[in-house]
Amino acid sequence: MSDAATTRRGIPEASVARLPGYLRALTALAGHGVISVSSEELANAAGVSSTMLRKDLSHLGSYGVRGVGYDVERLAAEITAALGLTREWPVAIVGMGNLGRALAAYRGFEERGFEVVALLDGDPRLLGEDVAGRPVRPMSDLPGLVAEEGLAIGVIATPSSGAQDACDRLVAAGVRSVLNFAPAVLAVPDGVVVRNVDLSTELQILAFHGQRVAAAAAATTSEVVA
Amino acid sequence: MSDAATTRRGIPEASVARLPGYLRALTALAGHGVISVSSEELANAAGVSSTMLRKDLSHLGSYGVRGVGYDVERLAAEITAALGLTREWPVAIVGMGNLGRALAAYRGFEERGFEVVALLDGDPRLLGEDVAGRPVRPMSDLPGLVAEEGLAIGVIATPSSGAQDACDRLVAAGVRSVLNFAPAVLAVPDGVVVRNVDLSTELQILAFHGQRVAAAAAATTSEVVA
DNA sequence: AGTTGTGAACACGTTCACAGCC
DNA sequence: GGCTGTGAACGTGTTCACAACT
Repeated sequence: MSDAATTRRGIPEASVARLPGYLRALTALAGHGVISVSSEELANAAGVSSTMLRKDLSHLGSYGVRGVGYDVERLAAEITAALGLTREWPVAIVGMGNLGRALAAYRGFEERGFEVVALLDGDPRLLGEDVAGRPVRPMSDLPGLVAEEGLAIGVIATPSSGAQDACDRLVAAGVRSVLNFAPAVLAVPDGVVVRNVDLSTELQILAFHGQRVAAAAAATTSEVVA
Repeated sequence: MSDAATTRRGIPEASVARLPGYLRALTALAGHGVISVSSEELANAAGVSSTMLRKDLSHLGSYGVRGVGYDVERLAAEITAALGLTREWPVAIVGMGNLGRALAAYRGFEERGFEVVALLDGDPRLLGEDVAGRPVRPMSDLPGLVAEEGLAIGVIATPSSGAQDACDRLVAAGVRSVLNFAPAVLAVPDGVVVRNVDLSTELQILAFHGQRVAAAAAATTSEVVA
């Protein structure tokens, strides 16, 4: 047990971030009836190099067969276990604006082992409103959701002005994992993990790259002119 | 000019990814009437260390004053230029499901220099439907959007089954930057930049961390028991 | 005195090259 | 023969320590 625990503790963050991609590829392969897969094939399906895939998998343990490859079902089960997806994870979405409503209507959560147990908003005017078949509930319901439903993950879809407050209330209620869609930096105590997803940031990074190709094209043109 | 181009080319990817955060923090400071800021203060606002902030900014040039700090407006202008945000970037959103509609209704694009020039869907039944004040247009409009509107960035919000096709059509029309929300690995030719944003992946990474704290708590308990 | 800018040291992540095994 | 698993080499990214400057 200490061996497995040590191994698990030791998975590098960068590897963990790729495991969901491998799991997705394996699930697709299993759906097509594929029984066994080589690191080269699986790596292609997941968009990484086969060396990196094997290095990542080596952190989980030794589940391949040399000269043959990996058993699809087995490897999917091992990754599922490593990610902690053998149980359902209750999720609450905070902030019922456009984005929050879209997330509430998204069917992908349940498919992958996450259960949306509540939709919350701090605005009393929205309370009780029906969103995707669920009522909007007040922030004061949070402690009860943690105690009774085992709420573990909070999704923040508020405007950036309300994000820190939403986060503080999630943390105060006992939530340790937060997915933040608001363009704001959240301060949290040690032991709480925040992941940020920001649309504008992504577009700005793409703008940087777009500008690079525009600049390169302009340089080529002026060289031709010169 | 070659000096600026060389400098610009040399910005590490990790730094580029943080520049939008600095810009956001600077914009907030400017809005509060702040004229000058130290690396320590700005770093706190952006959620990074002051050393990292200074190292990142050093890739852009030397815009601070030793013993004093940075001029807020000036630095914001420099980062804006480095990211290529001195021009507007036309964006098209492909896929008018829940997520696509939420993105279409999102007001944050325009605020940050991106203009949504078209909403597209491959399903003929949606054509012409009004979404957030704009008509849904067919994929065949793409070449014209690139030629006439300068469309540069494509946002893919289709189901994963349609993502590669949507991407292929964007690339064929001349789009070089793609923001992909579909849980799929996109194959693109050299010179095309794809950034992926996947909800399920993020939640699964959080599940991994949530499981770690659960496992640690269990270990502590059994130690106490033992 | 105070703060920036940066070379050097360090840590982390990826790729290479090949030993180990079926 | 073929494919996995992994130590070593390499490269990128972060932090340290301090020189440079106002």
